[in-house]
Amino acid sequence: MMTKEKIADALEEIATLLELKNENPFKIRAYQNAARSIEAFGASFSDLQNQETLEKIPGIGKAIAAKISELATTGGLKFLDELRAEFPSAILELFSIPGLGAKKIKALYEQLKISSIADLQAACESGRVAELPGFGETTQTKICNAIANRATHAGSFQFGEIAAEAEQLRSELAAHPDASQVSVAGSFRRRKEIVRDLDFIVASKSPESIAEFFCAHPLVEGLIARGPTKTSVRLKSGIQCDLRVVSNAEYPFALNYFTGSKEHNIVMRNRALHRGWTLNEYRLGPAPNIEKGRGDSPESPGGKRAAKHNAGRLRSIASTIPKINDETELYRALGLDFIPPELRENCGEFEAGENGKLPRLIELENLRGTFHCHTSASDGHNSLEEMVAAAQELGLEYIGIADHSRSSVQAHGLDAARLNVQRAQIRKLQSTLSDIHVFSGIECDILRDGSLDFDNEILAELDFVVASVHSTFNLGEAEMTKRVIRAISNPFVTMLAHPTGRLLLKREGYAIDIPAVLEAAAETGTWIELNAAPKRLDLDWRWWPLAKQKGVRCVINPDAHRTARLHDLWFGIGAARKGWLTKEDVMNCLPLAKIEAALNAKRRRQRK
DNA sequence: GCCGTTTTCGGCCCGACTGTTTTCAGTCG
Repeated sequence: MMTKEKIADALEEIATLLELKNENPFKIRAYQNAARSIEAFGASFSDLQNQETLEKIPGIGKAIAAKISELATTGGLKFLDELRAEFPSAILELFSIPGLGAKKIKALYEQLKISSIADLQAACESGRVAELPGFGETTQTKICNAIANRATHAGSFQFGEIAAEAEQLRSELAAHPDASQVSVAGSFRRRKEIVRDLDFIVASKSPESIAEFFCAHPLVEGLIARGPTKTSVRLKSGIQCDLRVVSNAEYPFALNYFTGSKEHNIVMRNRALHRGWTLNEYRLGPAPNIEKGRGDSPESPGGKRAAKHNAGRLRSIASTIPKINDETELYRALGLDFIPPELRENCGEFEAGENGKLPRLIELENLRGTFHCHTSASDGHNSLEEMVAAAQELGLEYIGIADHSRSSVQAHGLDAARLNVQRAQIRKLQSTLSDIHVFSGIECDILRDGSLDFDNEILAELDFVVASVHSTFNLGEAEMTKRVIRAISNPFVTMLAHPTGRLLLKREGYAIDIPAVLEAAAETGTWIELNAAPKRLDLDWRWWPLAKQKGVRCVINPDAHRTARLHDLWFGIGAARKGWLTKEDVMNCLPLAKIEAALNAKRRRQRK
């Protein structure tokens, strides 16, 4: 099954192989851009086969559209196979060594016949690498160390894995007497579900002392690079962490630049250029000499006249470069409302920011309650009472308990009798509580054929039902889609949990036609869960604009298996914000007085 | 290979750091 992730991987691989062939760098970038575009695109499987649809995606033209379509239709790509045949297959693993890029790998391959990490290690140990032109003793030692650390340091991190470390470093940097402004930038600030490194931006008059403090921090395992403005370290968790210290005046520009995304920054720079300015990580300045990089030849009289005319115009504009004190003023100067970091993916934020159409994104404080929490009755680690008390402590007005159903044997799923016992327990507990309401529900397995683990008579007794797939992940897309749609067509299913079943960095989601599921959810009035557990964040933020457009309601659930994990709601809020969601889109922003009617709406509607 | 508010040709973001050089290429973000 060809997914857009696999297609993006194939395009990346083409780019890498073209680099090894010393191809035109812009052609290489075109493949890399296309890979990113296809990943950001909310595509169904049939879209990936359709060349016309593909060509409408920015960054994808005729040639790449044809290749994607070939991949999606046939599962293979002749062009890629031919490229692969030109190099030993293991050579690609050399790119995972930091410091090695296409040029160096090519040199190693051509001069020392190195085509795998094992070859490279042997060559380093025998000292042959240091003898190559452009290499040296230091490089050779670094490669040796990189190979040794590869297993532990390679990689990506779930946002939730590194959030606590990032916050600790941020707050301790902020407490430093020489730091006037401090922020985490990068994909972390944009709340990406996967983070590869952490970027800290600090405004200070004494960069030396900040960098020193940073390097000596107890979370730091080792130094990677140290310069006057940029310092890179490796944290004990294995994540790379970059620090940039700038002046107060430079801070908004550095913060903006290093927050990204790269795609967002390119548009920002272009908007600056159109106003006669140039934007970089330090300042908004006058645009460089316009004759450079212009198509007109200086000899042609027309070109000269045009250039002269423009130079005059640009100078007069450039003289009015506005003073920028913070990011809001930077966006204002470029004709935009402030764009929240979560939206900076070049997925429509510029159009909205130009026209006052940016949504007021949901915030953690908007959540009034939550559903889909487990207790020790199934596979949770805390009792019903403990979970409810933890929810109370968070200030929630209501919590929905949804333990596993009987088919989830591995999770100690409840049968009808045990479910009855739990319902009685909840009633009893409720009679002792006044400031929180406990809803009694179930996380009901969707069986292979799309039927549910309990009869409607049992489901009807509950306040709500979460339906989820926990078994038989390997169905074809059509069958899986049919299965899930059948399940959510049941009038007693209130919401669909983690719609793709993915586990970030561990397991791909199962094959399922999300647009079709969203369509069915809108039709049946079924809520779609944004599972807030950082290993899931499912449904993915990229789908929510489409869901919203179809009128699908979101519910942000922690899927908490212990009290501490109720805090995962915060990760869910990050993903919801990336998905352009407002509090009006998310059901559990409703107060208790309104949520009960909302829970019953689907049952009532379908009874008519 | 993609793209277009002077262009269907000629651009394509650009600065920092490292290690190798002795003025710069490669890598990275």
